[in-house]
Amino acid sequence: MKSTKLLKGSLQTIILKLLSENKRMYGYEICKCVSSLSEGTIEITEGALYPALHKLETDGLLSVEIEKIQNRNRKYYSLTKQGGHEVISRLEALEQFLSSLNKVLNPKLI
Amino acid sequence: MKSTKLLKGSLQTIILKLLSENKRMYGYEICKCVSSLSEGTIEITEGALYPALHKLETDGLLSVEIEKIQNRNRKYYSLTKQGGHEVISRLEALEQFLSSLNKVLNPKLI
DNA sequence: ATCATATACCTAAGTAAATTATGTATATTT
DNA sequence: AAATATACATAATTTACTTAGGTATATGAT
Repeated sequence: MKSTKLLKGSLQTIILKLLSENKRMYGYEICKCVSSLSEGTIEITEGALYPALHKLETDGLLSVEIEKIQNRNRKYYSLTKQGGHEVISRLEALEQFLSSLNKVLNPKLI
Repeated sequence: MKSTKLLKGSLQTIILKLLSENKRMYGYEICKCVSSLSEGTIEITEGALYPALHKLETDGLLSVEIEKIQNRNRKYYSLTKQGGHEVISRLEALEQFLSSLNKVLNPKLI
């Protein structure tokens, strides 16, 4: 079962987290990485990914360098200093939310 | 920290799950219940809740009965038969997604 | 008595973040 | 030669929220 339509808003956090571990990545690589890590259950569509990358760059969280590899252009993205701070707070916010969601869906029977 | 902007897509599942446990609830009660279970960290806005309830009713997952309590109208919602099936599959889909998300964000270091 | 808060419902306008459907171009595999 | 993979992109649409407003009754506080 492919997971789409679930938890809109987590894509940016996923991108930031992957970049916090890999120094630099390009878009196509991010798609493949997420697919691989999730064992094929989360497929990021390119129509979602590229606008998200542009948004994060516009917001000052990512910087970009273009490189020509085997005659094809790649755009390598890296976290900016601000992006490095942001990834921490977004991960915290996500964990907090997931914890709260869990309390609502699986309340302790006291 | 209030969790907003992280909730997209899970609201309907939350409503269905609460109704699978409580037989019948009214909108205002659902808001308070989520706030209470999440210890104030998830606040469902009425602007999100009521349209969501109407959608679930239109989709045949909820049925409604109006009752006048202390001179005020309440709309009690219950799961339909279809809603009872749907809540199971939505919870499964959500669990699956959360598991996949966890694999992406916290990969096993093998 | 009056005012604020709580209860209980609602909708409209705007926004964010996806999906779906295309498009371009090169490299590699069959 | 054709199909698939790599690598980027955008436009139109849809979904699901937020924000901001509205109506109305009941209750608690000053």
